[in-house]
Amino acid sequence: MKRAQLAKQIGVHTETLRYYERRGIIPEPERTLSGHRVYTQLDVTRIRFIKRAQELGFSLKEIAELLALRVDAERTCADVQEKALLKICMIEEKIRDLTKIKSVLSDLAEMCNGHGPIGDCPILDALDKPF
Amino acid sequence: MKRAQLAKQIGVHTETLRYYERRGIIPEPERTLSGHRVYTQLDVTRIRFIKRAQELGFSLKEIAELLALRVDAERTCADVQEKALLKICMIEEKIRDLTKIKSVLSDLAEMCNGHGPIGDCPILDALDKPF
DNA sequence: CTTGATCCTGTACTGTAGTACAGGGCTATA
DNA sequence: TATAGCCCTGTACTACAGTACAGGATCAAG
Repeated sequence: MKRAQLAKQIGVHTETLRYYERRGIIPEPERTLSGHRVYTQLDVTRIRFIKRAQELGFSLKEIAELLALRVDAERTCADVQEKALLKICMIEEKIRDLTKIKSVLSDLAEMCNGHGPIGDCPILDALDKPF
Repeated sequence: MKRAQLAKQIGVHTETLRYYERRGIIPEPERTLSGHRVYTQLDVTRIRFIKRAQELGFSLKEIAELLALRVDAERTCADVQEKALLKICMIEEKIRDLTKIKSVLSDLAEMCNGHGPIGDCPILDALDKPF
């Protein structure tokens, strides 16, 4: 399988594959005699892993770490679990932040009667002052 | 007041002020005869506005739009309110996404007994497959 | 009046995750 | 066998929000 096929199958840009290779998060594939990359089903699995992990909020750097764990026989499931739990904490924090932001914004939007000149806008006024 | 004072007062890097000026989100300040920028209390207010809006999840581009509304006497409070309500929707969506991600991650973390070799890790296994 | 701090300009770099493109080489199909 | 459509490489560009730095000018304190 070559670049375009792999990319199409997973729904990724062809250049992205080269980018992942450069970043070292997919291994360098075999080549044909003429130098064309040849991908296998293992690569499909790998890139699917990456995309799934991205959807779960892991950065490419973190994904590289997860993948590195896999190779190291010394590592145990606990290492992975730890990273997952940490990520859950980060997500929870983000949710808390967003919830607070939302409530502040909602309060501001409510203060506004929705008409009247821009000069009297309570939202803009509130943004001028620190919390 | 000049760059360093302003920056210090608000807690912003000096270069950030120049960056905002380049982006056109703060007006070009007056200059001394020798060309040094001179800031006023109005700039303090403006940058505080920017920082507050950033905390509420607005990008610099969106902030520029908010600031542009202000100048346009045709605009009403409703324009601002609309942007605020839109941003609230976006935040709500983000929270929903994160909540879903969190629940998936939590499920995965729970499936893992926390010991055992990395080869049997149910988290890593799950990431290989699409949802 | 000197010296260190701050200012000026333009440009380049950071990190994140790609995407685009030029100038060539290979390959599959008509 | 021609040619369209892939593939190769290296490099540059996108967006976002800054940050850093070189090389020179100016300002303030001692």
